[in-house]
Amino acid sequence: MPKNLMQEQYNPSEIEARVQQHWADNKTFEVTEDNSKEKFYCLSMFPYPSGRLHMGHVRNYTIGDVVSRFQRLQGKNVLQPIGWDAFGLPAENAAIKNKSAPAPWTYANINYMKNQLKMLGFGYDWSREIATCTPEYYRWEQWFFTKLYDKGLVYKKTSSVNWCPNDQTVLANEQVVDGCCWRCDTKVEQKEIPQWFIKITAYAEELLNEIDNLDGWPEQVKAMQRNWIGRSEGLEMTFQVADSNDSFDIYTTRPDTVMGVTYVAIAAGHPLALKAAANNPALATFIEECKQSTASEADLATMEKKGVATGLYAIHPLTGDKVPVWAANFVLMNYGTGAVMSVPGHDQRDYEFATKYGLPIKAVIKAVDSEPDLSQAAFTDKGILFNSGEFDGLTSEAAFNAIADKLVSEGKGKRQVNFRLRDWGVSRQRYWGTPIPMVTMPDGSVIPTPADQLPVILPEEVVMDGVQSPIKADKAWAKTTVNGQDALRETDTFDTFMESSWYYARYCSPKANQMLDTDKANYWLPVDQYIGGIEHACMHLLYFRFFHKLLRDAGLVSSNEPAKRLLTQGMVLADAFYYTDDKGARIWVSPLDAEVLERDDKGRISKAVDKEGHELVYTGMSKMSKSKNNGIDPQLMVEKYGADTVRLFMMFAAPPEMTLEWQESGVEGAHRFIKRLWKLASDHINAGAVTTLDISSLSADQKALRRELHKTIAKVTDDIGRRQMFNTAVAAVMELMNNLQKAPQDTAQDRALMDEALSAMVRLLYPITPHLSFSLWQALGHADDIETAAWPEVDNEALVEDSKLVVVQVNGKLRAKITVAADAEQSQVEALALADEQVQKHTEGKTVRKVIYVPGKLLNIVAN
RNA sequence: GCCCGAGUGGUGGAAUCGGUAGACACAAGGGAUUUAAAAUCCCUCGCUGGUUACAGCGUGCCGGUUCAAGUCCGGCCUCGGGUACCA
Repeated sequence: MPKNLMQEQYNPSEIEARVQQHWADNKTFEVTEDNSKEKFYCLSMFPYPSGRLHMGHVRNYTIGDVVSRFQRLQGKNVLQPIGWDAFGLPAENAAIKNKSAPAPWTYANINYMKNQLKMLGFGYDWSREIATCTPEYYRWEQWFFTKLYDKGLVYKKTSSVNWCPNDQTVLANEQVVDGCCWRCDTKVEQKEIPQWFIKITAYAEELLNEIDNLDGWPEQVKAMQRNWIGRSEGLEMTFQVADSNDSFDIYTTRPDTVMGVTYVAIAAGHPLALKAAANNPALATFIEECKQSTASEADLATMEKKGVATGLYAIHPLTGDKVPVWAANFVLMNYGTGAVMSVPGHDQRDYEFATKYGLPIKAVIKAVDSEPDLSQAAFTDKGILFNSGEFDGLTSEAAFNAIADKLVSEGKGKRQVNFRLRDWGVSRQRYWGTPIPMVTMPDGSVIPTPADQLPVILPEEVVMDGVQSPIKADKAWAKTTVNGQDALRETDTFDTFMESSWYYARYCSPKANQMLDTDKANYWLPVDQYIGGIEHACMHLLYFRFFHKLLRDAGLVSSNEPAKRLLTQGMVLADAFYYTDDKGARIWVSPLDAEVLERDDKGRISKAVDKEGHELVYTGMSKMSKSKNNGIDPQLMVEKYGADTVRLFMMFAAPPEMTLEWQESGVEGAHRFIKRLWKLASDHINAGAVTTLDISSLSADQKALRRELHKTIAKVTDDIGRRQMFNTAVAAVMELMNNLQKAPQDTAQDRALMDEALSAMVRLLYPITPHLSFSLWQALGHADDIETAAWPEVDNEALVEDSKLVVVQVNGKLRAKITVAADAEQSQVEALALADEQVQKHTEGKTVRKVIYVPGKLLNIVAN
């Protein structure tokens, strides 16, 4: 094969610019539907255009690019699109800070980050790029929402938000710090306002059941989704209020403990509590206090549990006894029925509450052999009923049915399946989002914006000079005409999870003058490989699955699930250093500016200084963040080492699902490897033409080297394709190269073997270091681009070994290693093992009781 | 609080289905080359004892199952992700 003489010096910036230009000129990664090939749709979660790429992006998109390029060399028609999740809170914060508008900030960021993505060499089909903040995108979201409304899957109800009374604005949970507004430190309140909801609970059962079919999803994510949906079977039962016509419902998954109910707890906002508060000042005060708590589940679960007696009593539905009704801060009006039964003997939270307020505790469940000790804690296990009248002696399971049957027959309860999952609140009282396409008519009715008036355009030329949404501030914006009548537009916008719930489908026909081109969508979907952060396990990935089912039920796609395989990548960490200034404040110094002066005898950093000579405190590795000033700019690294080195280090440093520690010395190691490979290839190529490999004439050493080569091909193929352990794929190639470097190049067959190895290695590395591989492939004399080459094939003949290494253990401890013929029988291996000096030493004076043999691998002699 | 993960040499990690713990790298130490440095190449490198051979110990902690446990089971500890308006 003719070779092209190569430069001996590896020059990444020159190579990468040239190869990237080649891809752009040839539109290498633009694809269309092609039924002659197997399709492969590889999708990485699209970025929020925050300003610059961070290492988390680089990791996510490198993984996606590795999978895409690997699949391409498998001969598949690979779609790898990219776009921008362009609506969101940070654009508003930037706009308020700069007294400008979110749109230009967003578009400038997109422009900048797009160039950064190109610089990293990702093989995207840029003709399909979408930005969710454009009317061409969000109009179809608006249209689809009105269709969901028509189907009865959308409704409006009041729901609480975090409200800053000083700024007169709604705050995101993130903007509430220790119960106060992050801008003005005012105590945040809960405020009830009307909001739009989508009925995800109508799909709860299907979303749960189909988790079982998601074979390509990590068990971790599936477990989290199952728990998030939280299906439970229980009993809903009605309590009458004593001396009144009022009643309320509760739900329990433990009907077997009903005989142990000693009080009930209702939400502070429950209608009965509000009614009772009229002549109970302590209760009224408590209800006011409860309005000042936050809405987050973590806060609710960890806050001090408090309550006040309402003065009301409820009738126990089985015993007819009167039990007190308490208002409690841990019962929420928005969840379930807003009331719970309390069994302090068998529920720990109820136990603590009862102990705190001196409420009675009654034991009704015991273990088989003993009554529970309730002096310290509740007995929460299931068991046998006692103190329970006619139900005494039943198991918890039997009592569940007996008690449920009795209450159902008396009309006091019904069996019910409940879900933890709540309907999806999609209203946001913010500007930079998709306007919700609903209008209020003069008669007060609320209807969808008619299709011919879509899209409802979000004005981009606004000034954010305060916290209020410009489309709320501008009273004229809402005014419109529907069906010849004056109408008012909804001024809330959608949750940005709406846009990210269907972008994967829009990529199939990004410019279609309809939501989706169904034929194209059905060609590409479902996504074959989806890649993104584990932090999206429950919310985004559940909305994503939900939307796919909505699209299916609207006849727009034919599959049931949006993605076959999911990979969740870990975070990127870096060293963090600080010094303390004169005022005692910690000044965080970028790891790039920290010079390590000393390491202790174990090699750990013990002394470091910054450029001004401040002595630094080293705090170890933590997540790259602004607050610790330890973010590493990918662009700087690409400029310094080249994209291939950055990509190689990213893939080598850790398996994709684990956190990755950014270490510049490791990046240098990756760079060194590439330079060594470059030199090996250029020495080989510059030595001139190569003869054909003649397998039958190879020496034993040459055969051994060729076996290493083909074992490496098999391993890398499996590591990238099946296991997605890119780090061990890289390690295998490094190992092969160490062997190749030592191989003699004296004969024509030595050189022919080197040629086979280099040609394979360049393709094995192509997914990870595409620019390098592109160049070396050309230099090795191939006329066509590497993108049209086939993945190297394993020669099974080359893998055959005539002898094997068997480890010999005595009582499970390694004592010897013996080499045996590949087809040796157990008896032969045993005889060889027992003849070994070390084995004899450890079996001396003992009787062999048992021998375990794992063929060709291990022999364990059990002796005593 | 609850749900889901992770924890292995000085460091990142490997060990794929219960079968050789530490592959591959980084750092460190020693050497070669060099006027010198960088770069490159070679050697050592879990801990303890021992000149070596080798022996004992060793995968966050405690206990268990097994011929055999980093891997399985029970109980903890620490760190991380999520917790419904950050994306």
